[in-house]
Amino acid sequence: MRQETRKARRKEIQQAALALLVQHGYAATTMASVAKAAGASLETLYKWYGDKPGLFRAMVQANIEDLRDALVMSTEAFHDPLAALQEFGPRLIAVLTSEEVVALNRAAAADSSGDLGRIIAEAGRGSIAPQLTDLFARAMESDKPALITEIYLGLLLGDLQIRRVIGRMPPPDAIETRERSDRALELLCRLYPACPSKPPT
Amino acid sequence: MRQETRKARRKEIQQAALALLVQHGYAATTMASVAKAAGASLETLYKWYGDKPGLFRAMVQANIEDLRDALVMSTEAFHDPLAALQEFGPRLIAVLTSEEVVALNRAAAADSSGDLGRIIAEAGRGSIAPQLTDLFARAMESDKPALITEIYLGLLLGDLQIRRVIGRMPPPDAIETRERSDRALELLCRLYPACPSKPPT
DNA sequence: AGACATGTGTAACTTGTATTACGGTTGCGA
DNA sequence: TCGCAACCGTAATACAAGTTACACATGTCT
Repeated sequence: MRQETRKARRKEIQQAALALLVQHGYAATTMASVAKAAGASLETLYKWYGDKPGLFRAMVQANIEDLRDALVMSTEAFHDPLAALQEFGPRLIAVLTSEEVVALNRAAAADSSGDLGRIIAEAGRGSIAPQLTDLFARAMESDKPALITEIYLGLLLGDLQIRRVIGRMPPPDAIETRERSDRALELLCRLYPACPSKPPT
Repeated sequence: MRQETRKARRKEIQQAALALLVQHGYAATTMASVAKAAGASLETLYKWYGDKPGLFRAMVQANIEDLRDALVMSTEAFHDPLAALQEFGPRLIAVLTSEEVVALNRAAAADSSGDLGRIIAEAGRGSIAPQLTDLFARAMESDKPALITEIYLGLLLGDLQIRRVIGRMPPPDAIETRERSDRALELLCRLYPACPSKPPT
């Protein structure tokens, strides 16, 4: 099998694993069910991934990276911080409360090795927060931009994620998502009047 | 066995189950291990709780109620909202990031029936949020007190809970906890100047 | 004290699933 | 086209854990 085909095949398998994870959870997603769904053999699964945790490690890694890429702020957006946040906020809420991310978080919660949690945290907060901090650092001089990021995320997300993960909430719809984002932005502007409306330096 | 003894026995069993849950997680906590740790028999476990989910349902219920009771605001505190929040904030952070609550949340995340999540949400947010909303309603007239509660909780907790649950953070220490609480309160006061310092009506 | 309900400790029983093994097939390189 | 390595589909293996059954102990009630 060519390198290229193999890569595509890995992706297919991991997609199948994610779909099953979303639908049935980690414990109920068996290696056999992944093999069947992906039209792959158990032998291949074990040869490629070693064991079940290995498969899910690779799956989480790949999927979380895709999601992260979907959350990169365009460089031009950087020049209009307010607009950037207006567009970014709802997207971040949507992604972090999506069935996929919720399923990944649940898997991480059940993973005693902590590997999945580490992967999610690194590709998630670890890559999103710096972007925001950069943005705030440019938009309003100093004042500990990292702290502003922290506050903004708190206002934006609240306890949405944990509530989603323990299953006590459907994902917020588009309207609620936008309201939440707008509210967070407005409150942030009240707290930091220099706020993102400030023109870039 | 007398009613009283029986009640105590149930508590012992549930405590043992919680300890194992904290230490090993839901999947790795076997009925046999609970029986052994509690010095109870498997037969009793099944007679009293029906099955494994039943045991954990009862356990979560009981423990979450204990925790909720520990978070009740004294009525006199209601008359000095600022002081009440200064005292309540750190306590809330400590409880919600404690190993116990994190373990309970993880169990809920793994529970596909959603029962555990429902129990936690009801006894948790369902009983805490109204208290806060009451407080805010008295301390600063109207302005949608429920919204203020939402904002306060977001500022206070941020994404602490989800990070704890996916295992990427140790519980915050006393100092960090207090700083967080103070910061949340200060920001809230900036957003709502009528704030909790306002004397009771 | 004696009978009995309630528990304990342990040993089956059953089922589900991770993991391994194997025969048939297919696609790639010579 | 031929040989081979990789892969598929399925069956076999091994084991862990939920659940049930049983023999013995213990505390309760008459």
